Parts: sequence; C-alpha cells; structure tokens
Amino acid sequence: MSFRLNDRQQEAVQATEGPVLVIAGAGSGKTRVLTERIAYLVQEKGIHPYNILAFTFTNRAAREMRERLEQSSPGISERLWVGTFHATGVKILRSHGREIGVSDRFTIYDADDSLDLIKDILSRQGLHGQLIRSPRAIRDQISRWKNDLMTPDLVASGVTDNLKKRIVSVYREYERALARANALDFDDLIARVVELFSVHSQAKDHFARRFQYVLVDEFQDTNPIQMALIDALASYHKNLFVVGDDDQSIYSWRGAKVDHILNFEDLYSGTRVVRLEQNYRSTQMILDAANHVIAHNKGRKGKNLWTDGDRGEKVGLIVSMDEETEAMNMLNTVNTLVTDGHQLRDIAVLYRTNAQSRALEDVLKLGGLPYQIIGAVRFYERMEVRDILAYCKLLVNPADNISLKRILNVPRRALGKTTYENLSVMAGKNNVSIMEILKTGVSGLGTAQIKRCAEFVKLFTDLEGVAAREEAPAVIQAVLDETKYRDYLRDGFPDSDSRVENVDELVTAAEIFTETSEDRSLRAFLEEIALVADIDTWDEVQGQLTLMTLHNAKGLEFDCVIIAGVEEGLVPHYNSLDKQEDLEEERRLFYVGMTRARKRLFLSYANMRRRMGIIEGGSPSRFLYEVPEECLDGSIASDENLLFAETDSDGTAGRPMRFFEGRPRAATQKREFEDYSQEEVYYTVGMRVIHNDFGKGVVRRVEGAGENLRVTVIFDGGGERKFLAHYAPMRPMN
DNA sequence: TGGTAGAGGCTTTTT
DNA sequence: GCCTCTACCA
Repeated sequence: MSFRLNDRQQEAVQATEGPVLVIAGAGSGKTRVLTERIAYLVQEKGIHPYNILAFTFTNRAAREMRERLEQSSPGISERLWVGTFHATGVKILRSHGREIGVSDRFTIYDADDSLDLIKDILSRQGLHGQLIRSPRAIRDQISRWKNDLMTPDLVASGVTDNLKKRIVSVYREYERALARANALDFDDLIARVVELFSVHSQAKDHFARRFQYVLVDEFQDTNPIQMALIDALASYHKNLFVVGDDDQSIYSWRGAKVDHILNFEDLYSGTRVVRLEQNYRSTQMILDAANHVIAHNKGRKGKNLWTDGDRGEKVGLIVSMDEETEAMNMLNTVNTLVTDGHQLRDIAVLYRTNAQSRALEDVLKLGGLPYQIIGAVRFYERMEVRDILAYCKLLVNPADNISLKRILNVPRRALGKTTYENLSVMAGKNNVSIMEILKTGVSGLGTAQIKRCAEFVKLFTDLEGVAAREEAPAVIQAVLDETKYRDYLRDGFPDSDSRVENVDELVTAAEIFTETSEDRSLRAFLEEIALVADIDTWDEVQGQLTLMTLHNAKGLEFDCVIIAGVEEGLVPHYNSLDKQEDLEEERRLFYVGMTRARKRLFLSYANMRRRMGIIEGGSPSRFLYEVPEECLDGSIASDENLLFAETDSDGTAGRPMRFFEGRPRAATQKREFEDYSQEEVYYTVGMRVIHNDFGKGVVRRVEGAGENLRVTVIFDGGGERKFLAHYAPMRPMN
C-alpha cells in the first residue's frame, strides 16, 4: 500500500461528525482508514481515547488495530475500547448486569454448552426424539430468535402449529435454566445489554454519553441485535462511523442483515457516504476475475475495484479426478510457488467446509509440508479440555448445572445417569442448584450413593479452597491432580498421549494468560477463552502453509491463494442451491476468497468427491464459468460434450444452470475412471433427466454404485425424489 | 452402574 | 466414513 492516504480515504478519516457510511471494497485499505481515523480523532481533534468505541469482527482484528495504533501513537490504545460485540457486551454486563439481575460472576455458555442444556431439557420434558428437529436445529432456531430480538413471549404470540409451540416451550425453559444456572449464552452477551439499555435508561445514557465516537468494522455482517446495540450506544452523540462491503456479506445464516448497510442512509439522516474502490492488494487480473463473478449478483450496490498496479498473471485452474488427486495437485502447486520464491506463510488454501481439510492434511503430511489448520478441531472443544474447563466453570459458578452434569461422573465415581436424574429432580423441586442439593445433604438415595456424593462434595470443596487462594494455572493443575484426571485418560483412551498433552497445554495457556493479564483469576481466564475464535490464535509468522474455510479468511490477505473444491455442491453449497438469496451469498463467499489473493490465485475442482462416505460426481461450479476466459489459465472441463444452458429462465434459482448431454465423463474421460463402473458416472450432478411419472428435472445428488446407485432429482414441477437409478423409469434428456 | 454394539446423524459457514 | 448417542446386557 502507498504511504499516503488517497483522497477518498482522507475524506473518510476526517469526516468526524455525524453518521458516515464507508463502502470499502476488498483491499481498499479500510483497516488503515479505521486506525488513521482513531489516531486523527485523538491527535488532531483532542478526543480522549476513553470516549471512543470501536467494534471489530474478531478479537484478532481488535488486537491488530491496537497494535497498529500503538505504533503510530503510543499509549493511545490503553483506555480505548476496541473489541468484538461479544467482548464489549461482557464488559458492560460485568459492571452493570446487576441492574437486570445478572450477577457479575455469570458463566458464559458456548455453543456446545447450549446444546448440552437443550438436550438436558428435552430429556427432562420427555421430548427427546419426539421433536422432528434435532437439538442442534432447536439451538440454532433459538439463537436466530434471540438475534432477532424475539423473546419466548413474542415468538409464542405468533405461533399456532404444535411443533413450533413445543420448540417455544423449550426456548422458554432454556431461558429459565440459563437464569437458574447464572449463565449467559453467546447471544445473551449482546441481547442482555440491549435489554439493560431499554430497561434502565441511566445505564444507556452513561455509555451513550461516554462514547462520543462509535466505529464499526465489517458492518455488512451485523445482525439486528448488534444493530440495536450500536444504535443505542451512538444515540447521544450520533457520531456513528460504519465500514463495510455489501459484496462481502457472508453471515446471513447467523442473522446478519445486508439491509443494515444497504439502508443505512435511510436509517440515519444526513449520512455522508464515502466509497473506496481503489484496490491496493491484488493484481488487475485477479480483480477482473472477481469483479465479473460478483457482477452476477442482483442485490448489491454495485462497485468496480481497480488498481494502478500490475496486470499480473492469469488465474490458475487445477482440475482433478477426485479429492485425493486434488490434494496432491495442490501440494504440487504449493511446491512450485515455493520454488518460484514465495514463502509458505504467504500461501493459503481455502475451502468451503472444514471436512475438506482432511484429504489435504493427509497429503501434506505425506509431503512433509508444514501447515496449520484454522478451525478443524478446536482446542477448547476437545473432550478432555472441556472436562477440565467444566470443573473450572463449576468452581467459579457452582450453580452451573450443565458443567456439573458433565463432570459428576468424570472420572468415573459411580455417580451415573440415574443419580444425576434423581439429583436434578430434587434440585428442581427445591428450586436450587444441584450443587446446593449435594452440599446440603442428599436424601432419597441409597447409602452407597449418598457416600459417593459426599466424597464428591469433599473433592469439590477442597478445590474451592484452592480456587479461593490461587491463580488460574494453579487451580487447573489442582483439578488435574486431585481428580487424577491424567490417570483416567491413560487408562481409558488409546490416544491418551495427545489427550494428556492437551490438558497440559491448557495449563500452559493459563500461564501465558497470567503473564499478560492484570486479573489472573480463574474467572478472568475462563472469560478470555470463552470468546476466542480459531482465527484469533492464528500465527502468521511461522513458516507454514495456512488452511482454513472461506469464512475464516475474511479480512485476511495472502500472496497466493488456492481455493479448493470449486464445485456445484460445495461452492455453492448443496444447502444453498434452492434460494436466490442463498446462492448470492455463496457467490459473495467465493468473491471474498478470490479477493484474498495479492499475486496469484488458483481455483481447483475435482470430478468426484467423497461426501459423508459416499462417492459423488461433481461438476465445476457455476461460478467458475463466470470468470472471463481471458483471465483463466486453462479451460474448464475440456469436454466437447459440455453444454451451456440456463435452466432458470423462470427465475427459479437453485437448479444447476449447466448440464451434460449424454454421458460426458464416461465417454471422454474414460482413462481417468478405469477403476469405476460406468454406472457410477452415468448420472452427474446438474444433469437434466426425464422420468416417466414425474417428468423433467435436474440431478441434485448421485450416490452409491452399480445396482445401488441412487440419484436424487429435483423436478421442474417441484419436489425432490431419490431413485435407484437401475430400476427407475428415468433417463438423461437429450 | 458401566460397557459395548449398533443406529443414526452429520458436514456449511462461527462470535 | 466417522462420531455420538442410545439401548441393552452384565
């Protein structure tokens, strides 16, 4: 990037008063604008950092902004509030939560804790298995309601069907259980602040007056509850500065609304709009490719990125037979790039789903290439780490029934399911926590159980003593020692070595935490790790290849980017084929991936892929065809039988828009498929077919082989059906 | 209560 | 294809 700000950037930095909307294209220097603006406010306008609040999307982005500010103006970041919505919510609730009945010792439930709680409620209500939706789906529904500011009462008023009613009752009970356990879930960290502000205007006034300037990064990915928080905080001074790019909105599934950015000017009158379209990151070739792809979206403000830098090399195309071959081809590509003088740490492989990392990982291990995966199996989600953390959470907040449930019988102490259920019922009857029941004396159980419970209470009270005296690392160490947890791992798990390593790693993490934090308590440590995302721990300094999802890559950039699995079914994903909005979000996701690249971009797809254990035929993503041919190095499926046809003339998005005539793969790529029977490749995803009973349709999935070859078809007349291809009166259309 | 085998779900993305 | 949960038996 050039040293001086360009005129647009300058304008954004200096437009300090009133609402400002910055439409910042990928690579247009928005992070720089944000930090320069804060520095400008402090240095030129004499604003105290205490009066400035900035929201970032990740903790990592917050840390980076702090570091940059420290470089240009030392000391500035100390009293400044920069953080994610969630971290900021926690801060506010710790100091003011009491006013709405939130104790300052509340526990944060992450997504898995929430899930455990929902399962607990379902089994208590005897609903397990009765609700069509899985606990996971119920959790996600509840989360969406919360993010839309819908309380159980509000939801209930509009619900008539029985299934929904039952889900609402789970929602209601979920909220009660959270309150009883003195716990807040992720969504509460924001929602409860909004509640606080609406119930206690003094609290709202306090913060609204304090924050003279509010800045929001990645504004396109804010959801209604976050918007409500922003609006409240900026309500007094009205100096709201938001930066975003509607083309990079990729979190609608988390409740984010692009409308917030599209309608910002209507929401805040007198908004000044600044557009940043000059790109300082990528070559013109990469920008051309990306611009053409995103131009296919209808719901956007429209922009065109340009650079006065190099034209650059064409976008590489990697075509492979299956995912293993794809992985090997990518390894080769990476090796070539390294030979060309690129560093491993400047190369990233991006993919749509975490599951795709597996094949890659295997090959990279074989190839001896150092790599780091962001987000595959999260450290803090590992079973053994969660066990120890459950002990810790319980020590900080004994009312946390879900954590108690997790560890009551871990390691084994003969306090199993039945005992837990009995205790749970007793606690419910007396309206106290399960720990309370345990401590005040258990009745109605056998003498053996009563004795075991007493032993558990003794163990826990001892640990409480340690927790009262010691800092986080010592407490965790005590938990490990006194529960003999390492022995439990060694005795019962074949892979105990890495598990023991993980719990030791947790102690190390706590030690590192105490070295850098003022508050060294266990509570502070738990709070810190509850909010870390995988991307926050990413270490870009090491000489390693980086692997991550397209979502995780938001806000990052690399010299070289390889996007894997650019296929129908992955990008765009199966679950997003049916609705136009979903499809456009997939396109934005692909666009985000493309625009991460500074110098070299590679797009890769495979003709076959194993998905959930089943081999499926894949076809190149429709998005690939949206990249201009002159930008591509190589051509997509050099297959003469490949036909181009738009099947969505009626506006129904979601049907693959291209199809193969006849049996292209079997006929022309026979050599590659010698190992497979012809039937396996006879139907391909995206192929047009005609069925005697149901008429015309499009193949959505192909699974199995031979007589078991199953084909899922979406029919033009609506409806999706699965057939055994061998027996169904169906054939490909010509 | 604990162990095991089999069933069933899952894999879209995450603070 | 893998992981988690459940049901059933010891």
